[in-house]
Amino acid sequence: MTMSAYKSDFLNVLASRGFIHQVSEPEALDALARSSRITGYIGFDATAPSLHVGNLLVIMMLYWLQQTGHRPIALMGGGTTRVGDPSGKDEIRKILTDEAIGQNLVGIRAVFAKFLKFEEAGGNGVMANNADWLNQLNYIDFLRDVGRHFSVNRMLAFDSVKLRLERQQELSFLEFNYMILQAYDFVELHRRYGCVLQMGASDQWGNIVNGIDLGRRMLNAQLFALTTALLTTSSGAKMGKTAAGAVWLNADLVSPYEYWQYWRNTEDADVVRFLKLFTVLPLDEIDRLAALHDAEINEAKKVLATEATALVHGRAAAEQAAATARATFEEGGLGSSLPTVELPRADLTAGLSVLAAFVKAGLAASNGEVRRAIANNAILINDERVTSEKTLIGESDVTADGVVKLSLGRKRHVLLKPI
RNA sequence: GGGGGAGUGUCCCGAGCGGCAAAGGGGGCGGACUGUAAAUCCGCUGGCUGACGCCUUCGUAGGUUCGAGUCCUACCUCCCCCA
Repeated sequence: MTMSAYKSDFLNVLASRGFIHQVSEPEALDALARSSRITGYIGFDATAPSLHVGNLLVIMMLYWLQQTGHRPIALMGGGTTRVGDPSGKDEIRKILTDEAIGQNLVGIRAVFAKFLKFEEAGGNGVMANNADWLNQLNYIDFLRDVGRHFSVNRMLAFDSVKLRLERQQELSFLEFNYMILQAYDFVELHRRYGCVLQMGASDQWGNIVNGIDLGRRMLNAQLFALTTALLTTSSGAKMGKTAAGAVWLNADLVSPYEYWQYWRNTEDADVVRFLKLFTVLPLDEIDRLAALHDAEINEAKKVLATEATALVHGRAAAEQAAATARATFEEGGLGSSLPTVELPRADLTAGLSVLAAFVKAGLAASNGEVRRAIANNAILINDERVTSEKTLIGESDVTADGVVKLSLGRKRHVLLKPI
């Protein structure tokens, strides 16, 4: 068990599991979290229809906030998404339509119920939306009440702005206002819920600190900031991107099986770190897994995959994904939750070309891609290597399980099911 | 308002004497080696085709030319300098 210098459960847990990058006034926050129930929030902009693995880190901080006896607020950026955060972006964000933002919010909200107990579930968690206050602001009033507290000189010095200017990239006035709106969110959440803590990824530090300043100036409130390091794998790649795109948290975008696979393929050097960050296993249990080396570390990876999947998709789906992986990789059989694509039986009786089959299964984008894969020895039907692109798949290829197993390489499998 | 520069394969960055499906990276995918790891090495990374070949692609729209990413014109977007 890693020790930390903190006395409050909340900061102690976050520190020992490796979440903390920066904290403003750590002693004061520690004392407050020890003596009282605090309220903290994280904002999520609705720029995509689902959150992804990259967002998971900060969601886990909200989780631990609640688990250690405090109150989490998940703030949906229904208002701020209409403006667009310039942090970490070289170019102007595409302006999303209000309809798109609304739809994205629906997809994003669903995830939080897995991690936080909201009021309807008997918990104290709060789901807020900054559109509720931002959309009604009166421009002149806002400038007089809030804008007067911001110094443009200082705003220009913030990284999110400075980097753009230095690189001579355009920064619109719209985006320039983002940090003011985010700062105002913090103040508004303090008014409404007594919120004293804003957390986020490290690139949010500047925006969060702005909120702290604004809170002191407008309400004479003492607010706090806590950030996590931006997450990369040990080899330096950004988290959450694969060939197919981002690793989304919503099951309709990335199935539990694929999600499990994502974690299963974690690099050795990341396993312990990820167990601490992305599972809720006790630290002494993680220490036990950390003792595994070489090939044995695969056991730790399976635990990581199953625990991480259980958090997002539920225990049952995680166990099923684990069972499917076992059947597919260790027993050479078929797993029930492998991705399955249905097709009319008539297509099969007529004889379906490998090219068409793999395109239909979504394993390749074009016939040419399948051809190249065949040339690379990467195409298998029912675990038999295909050497000719003229190969046809017919009724005789349907196994006793009623499916045809298509594989691209050793890892990517899809079942073709005639109906 | 005047002058100068830039926009390249829809993942990104980037080279490109008028013959270019377009150099080179990164990233990704596959193969070998392994442990569904990392590192390393090899291959692939516009569409259709068995193949010859055909089609689509270099900000947009026209033009010159046997032939244009490459030259000309207009337009759009961005950057810099001057006012």
